Amino acid sequence: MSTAAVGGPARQESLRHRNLGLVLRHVVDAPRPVSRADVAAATGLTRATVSALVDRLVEARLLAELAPVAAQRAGRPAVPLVPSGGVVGVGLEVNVDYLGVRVLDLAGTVLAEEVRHGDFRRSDPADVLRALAALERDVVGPVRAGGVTVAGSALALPGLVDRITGPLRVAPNLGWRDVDVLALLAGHEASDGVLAPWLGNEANLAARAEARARRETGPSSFVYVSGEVGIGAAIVLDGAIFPGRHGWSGEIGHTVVDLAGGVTLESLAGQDAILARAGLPRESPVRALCDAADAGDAQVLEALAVAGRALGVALANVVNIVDVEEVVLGGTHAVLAEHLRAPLEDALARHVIAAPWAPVEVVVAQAGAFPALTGAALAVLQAVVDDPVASGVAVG
Amino acid sequence: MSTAAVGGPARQESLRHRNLGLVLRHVVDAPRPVSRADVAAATGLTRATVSALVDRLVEARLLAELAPVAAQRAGRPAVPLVPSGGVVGVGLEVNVDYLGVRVLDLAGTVLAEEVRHGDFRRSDPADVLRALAALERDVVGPVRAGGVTVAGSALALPGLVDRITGPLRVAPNLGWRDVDVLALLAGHEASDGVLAPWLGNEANLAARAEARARRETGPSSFVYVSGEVGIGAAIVLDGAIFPGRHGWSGEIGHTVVDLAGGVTLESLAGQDAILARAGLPRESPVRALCDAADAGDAQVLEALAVAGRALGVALANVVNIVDVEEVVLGGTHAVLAEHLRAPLEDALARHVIAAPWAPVEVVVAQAGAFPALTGAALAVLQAVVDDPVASGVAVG
DNA sequence: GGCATAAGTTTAGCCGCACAACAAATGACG
DNA sequence: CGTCATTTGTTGTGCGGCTAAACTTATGCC
Repeated sequence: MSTAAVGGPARQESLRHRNLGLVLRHVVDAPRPVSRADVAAATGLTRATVSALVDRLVEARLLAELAPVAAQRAGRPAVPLVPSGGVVGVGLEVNVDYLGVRVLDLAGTVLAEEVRHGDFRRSDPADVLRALAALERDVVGPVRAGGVTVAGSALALPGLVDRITGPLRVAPNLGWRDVDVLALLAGHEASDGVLAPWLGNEANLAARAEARARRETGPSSFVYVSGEVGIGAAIVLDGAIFPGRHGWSGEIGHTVVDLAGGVTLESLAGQDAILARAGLPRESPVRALCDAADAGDAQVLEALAVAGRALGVALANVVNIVDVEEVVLGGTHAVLAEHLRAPLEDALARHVIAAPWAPVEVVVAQAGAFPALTGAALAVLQAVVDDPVASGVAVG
Repeated sequence: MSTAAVGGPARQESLRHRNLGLVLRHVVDAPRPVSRADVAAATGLTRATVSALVDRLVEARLLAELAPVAAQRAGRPAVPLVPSGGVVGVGLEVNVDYLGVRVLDLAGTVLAEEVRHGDFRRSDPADVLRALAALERDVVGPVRAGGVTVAGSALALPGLVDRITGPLRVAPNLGWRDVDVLALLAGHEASDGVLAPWLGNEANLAARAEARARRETGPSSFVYVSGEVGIGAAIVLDGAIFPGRHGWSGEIGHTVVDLAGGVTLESLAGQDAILARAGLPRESPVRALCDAADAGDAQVLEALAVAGRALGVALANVVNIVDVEEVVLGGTHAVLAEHLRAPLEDALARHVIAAPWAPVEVVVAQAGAFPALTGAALAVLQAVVDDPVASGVAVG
């Protein structure tokens, strides 16, 4: 989902493109405003070069200068640079029980958002996508009227999406199969003049938001578990999403954890499965499981133990295969985290072959509500940061 | 294991480094000699630039010019360029029942090799590495005396090696644990003036050889299964090895395929396990299994069916997690391929969620004998190709 | 022997970065 | 209050590396 050109010949332009991205990334990733001199010191470029690059980025409205504020030391005061609000990315999502739109600027600030709840199991793709297109118009319209540039949009879907622009192959919990999402969307918003959105898997995009949220706090190679109605996962390595060949990585829901019975992970650790085994009605909120477990309900505790062990074995397989350092629990599994932790950590310690030298940490997601919406918007913004020129925002 | 610098600022030099690599890669990867003009057309660089770059590569003895041969058309005849034999990589391997050294030049030609058989289960690391160092001296010495430049060496080990230079954590089938391989090797060959070898996992390096062997024939994203005494695997994406965070990816041998019993893949599909279940003595060659299966021995067929099904389920998990297109069977599993194929393909078709749109092919490895030796040498050579300057072979 | 064709080289020009000198804006200090 | 040290940002100057276009070299064809 990244646009960094790696194949072709390197021309003079390439230098500039790369260094524009380098400088922009530095300012965007910094926790506080930085000066041109700071960027120069951190990147290894000279102040002169950084100045020239920053000037272009400011002109492209990707960066903005704040008023110089006198530091507490000698020397000319620095001009603080911040990501400008002039360029935004739009995140879209269709999921089983809601659809939403979220607009983020380069600083990661939410400029506008709207989430509409509903039940989209066995829904008609055309209807749902029409509603999404309308919602996007409502949310993005006012932002655009404010004069900002929309760099693009990305749509998160709970299923197999063929890399970036291809069709949606299957979304089991929506009941969708072989849907040409882009064609349906284009029919409804062609007049808008907006670029077609990129398409991505919900877990992959949510993991992107999580990677950003965890940027400061620790190692950024982890498996992100997205427990919604199904169980998805995504692999993050050094802060970058690992998409796989077609963009279909991380499909752990159908992992077989019991050879004899052909039992899958989802049938032991999926939301519906846990509720059923716990003897609670299918419509119960996940919190009900926690409450019953805290109250000591034996059947519920047993269901959670089974789920935790199954999840642990499946995740141990993942860690053995891709070698990451952490497991991040998101979605419903984040809510249940403290009740799943013991069997999960036990299974990881037992079955991960590298555990004695690199223990696998289990942590709870911290990307906030609807992380896939944030991640989708971030995917667009990351493409801008990676190569501001190729993404069409900055001038050569 | 690649040396392509991606973090820092792009200077003028970076252009040259990158384009040197681009040109060199093109000549090395081409199936037949190519001209400067061919390279220019293929890379998008101008003939002038390619000429300047090629001149440097020839001077560094990475490329060589052949005598111009008149083509069957008008125009000045082209000067054919080929990878020179002037720079070589050395592959080393210690495995359960042999150790070896192989010397490859950039064209992939084996210039020298030696494999010494033995039984290294529960061996003393110091003894074995002393023998390896001696073998390396014997094999590499004459080559070096011929005037070629040794770009470096890499050592394949059947265990967990901490990325590139770290210690060997554990090699179960050698009985080694927390061995500082580099220190032991340095003690025996310091006088040689050779660079310390890179260290790598046997399956990962064998997969590298396989990726090169399959370069022409098809898609180059696959799981490589390395069935020796244990079962290792490696993931290849677009021709590049996927090492994981510490270099420990692909450890599928301990995949749990039966939750209730905690049964691992190795105990169902490992060489020793299949022989035991088939009722054959532990020392039997793998061919004996094929012969017995062809003769219709029911117990042997059953053992192979069990192994194939277990392997299929484990590999389906891998494919679901990392999304690759093919399964390549290497080592002992290559020999057994035709007897494992049916249950394997069945399990893959059943459990890989993306199978309806992208069926997973099962193919047999074609990298030849001792692929890890080849792969280790290729790892060194690939670093040279990726950045001839950084690897110290070409001049600025 | 001219002519078309293609490979490789030479020359001029431009782009982008480093380097160094310089201008600008502040705190420290007598 | 003035000078100096200090740091930021800008302005030339030079050089490396690529492109573009003209030129040279070497062949086949008529």
